[in-house]
Amino acid sequence: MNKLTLKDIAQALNISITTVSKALKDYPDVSWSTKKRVIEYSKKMNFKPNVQASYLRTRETKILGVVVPTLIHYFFSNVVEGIIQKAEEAGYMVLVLCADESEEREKKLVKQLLQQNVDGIFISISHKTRDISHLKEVLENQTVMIVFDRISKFLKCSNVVINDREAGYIATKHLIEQGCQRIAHFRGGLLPQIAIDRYLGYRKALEDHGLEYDKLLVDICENGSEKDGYQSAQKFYRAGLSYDGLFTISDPTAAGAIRFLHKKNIRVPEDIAVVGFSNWQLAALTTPAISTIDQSGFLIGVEAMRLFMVEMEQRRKKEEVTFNTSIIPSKLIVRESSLKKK
Amino acid sequence: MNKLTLKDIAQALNISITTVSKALKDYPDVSWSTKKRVIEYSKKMNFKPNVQASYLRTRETKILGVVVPTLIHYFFSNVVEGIIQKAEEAGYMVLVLCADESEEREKKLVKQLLQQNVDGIFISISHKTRDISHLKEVLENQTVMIVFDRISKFLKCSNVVINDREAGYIATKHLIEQGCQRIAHFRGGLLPQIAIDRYLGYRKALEDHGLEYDKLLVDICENGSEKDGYQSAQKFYRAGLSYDGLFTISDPTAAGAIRFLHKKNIRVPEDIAVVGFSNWQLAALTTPAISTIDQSGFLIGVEAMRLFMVEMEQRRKKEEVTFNTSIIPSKLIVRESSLKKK
DNA sequence: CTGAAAGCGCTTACAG
DNA sequence: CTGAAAGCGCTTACAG
Repeated sequence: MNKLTLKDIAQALNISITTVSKALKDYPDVSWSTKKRVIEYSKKMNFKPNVQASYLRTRETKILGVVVPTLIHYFFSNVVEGIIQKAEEAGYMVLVLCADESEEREKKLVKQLLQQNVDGIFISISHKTRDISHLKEVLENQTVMIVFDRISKFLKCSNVVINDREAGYIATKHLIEQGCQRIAHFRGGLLPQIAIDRYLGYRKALEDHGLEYDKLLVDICENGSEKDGYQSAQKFYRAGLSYDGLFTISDPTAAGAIRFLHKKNIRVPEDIAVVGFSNWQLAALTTPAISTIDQSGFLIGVEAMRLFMVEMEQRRKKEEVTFNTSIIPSKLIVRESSLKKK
Repeated sequence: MNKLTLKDIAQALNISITTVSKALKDYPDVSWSTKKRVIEYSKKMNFKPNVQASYLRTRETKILGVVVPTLIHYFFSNVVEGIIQKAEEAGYMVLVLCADESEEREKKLVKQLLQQNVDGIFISISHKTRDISHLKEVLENQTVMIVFDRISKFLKCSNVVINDREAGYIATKHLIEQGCQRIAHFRGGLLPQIAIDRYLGYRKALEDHGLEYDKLLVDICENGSEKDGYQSAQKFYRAGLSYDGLFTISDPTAAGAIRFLHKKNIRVPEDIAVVGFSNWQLAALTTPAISTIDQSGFLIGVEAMRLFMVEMEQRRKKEEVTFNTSIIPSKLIVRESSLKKK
């Protein structure tokens, strides 16, 4: 069974291709009876217009591209699902690509998306990316781009972010309110903006509450993994550092630290209260359940898609395009790992 | 800056469009010097051939579609990432769609993929899907389809599956070897094949080891969620059922059951040994860490993509297309929740 | 209200 | 080795 084309329909109904095309697109200058015939026949024959051919004229592919570091990650899979869900409602499909924290792959993937003529690109920039010429090319190419979570100040486009500094502040403040006096921080790498912001929030909270900042109490967990957390806790233990509160860059990091502390019979939260970050699914299921900061990846995806639609609408109307930075609120979720007082 | 076309290059170099096209595709009947000029100029000008226009002639979009119930799921995000990674190596991009366990949406999404003229469709059929006419349409349409994890016997195409029956057997056998005599099973719904198979493996293991099957010890956890597990454990507790082993349909279900048991001061594994399923990330991080069955979603994705490439190759060579069913091995991972003897 | 015709950007059988 | 021409399936400005 070969695919049906406008031509086939025109022949079958003895009218022109033009009329068939117009009828299907509900042009006002086609008679009601003709429209009806065309539409009924098309439906009966299960006609599917060829999207690639349409593109040649309309320049809209109705395809979006999203580039994330990885999908195997609670936060990012949520963002992507948020985008996919809203995209579907708006009649778009989404190409998903994983850059795996590699600048080189990110560049290659963005080029592929441009070549595919996607209508929009959603990206969370790899932590290792230094040169952003590939992203500037997207903008020069007039393709809508929405950057989320890991953004760059040097791109004129809309962004969706979490207020990581505030989140770091809230997490630390909570530990202080629980009575912690010496609060450690297992931070992310030195370069990612999110790691910097959470760290700055941590410092600000200490300062605002009259606690001294001790740089010995800060360690770097480059990958934010469970292993990282375990090792940092081990390192502190061997160094004989004493602390009664811990704020970590991620929930797995918190879980790793807790695993080490348990091994040494250090009680959580009694001896050390712990707050993680991101509200991974595992945070609610560990013992003790991990207090954390919830950043809804899903809402980020939804908001990113909304900003995309706004920009498309402005372009359609030939209005001036305005860029927005949406801040998705994050909130503290208190569980067992940080609850010192009853 | 408008997009460069073959025509622009032809004009710039004073040759025909035909020759430019051939030169770029490395046809043998173009002189070396011409080829060189064309290739150098194209590179300099950052020429990107229009894929939609090519499609009109070649009928290959180099786009694949994958339909999963949801991305926010450790197993499925792994499968999708496996597909994406191998697809990238082979020069394909992947449209990802979430059917959310709805038959209606699954039908709609598959139609969209066909309309987009994707070169292949990867799907894990929704648990709620009864009518598979939309999938038969894919095959009639001559589009390659690979079904994974949740397959249907009524589709003539390649499949990638886990041997769930064997996996259920292994999990149960392990509990028996740990000395359990009354082993409960929190199974999935009655319809999904994977739930049936794991259940049958459970029964077979009991039978092979001379343990009596007691249907009171089997409860249904329709969603395989943490809450389901908690509630089933609660139900058994209230019913006064005694058991010393538990095999659950998923790791969250196991985590939920353990949470309830802890609340009642029933020790895991000493009083009740527990084995979950799927090796979710959380399984390694709970206390006690959950013994489980590892089914590598990533490998399923990789294998699905390999089968796709095989079928494409057969079609290209006009060979007869052979359908395969690949079985990805699953393995038991023993952690604390099931380790009775030291 | 209807339709002939041009054109989107590419590929390829064919002629020279 | 090179190129004119047809055609993939659609859209739309234009003529009638």
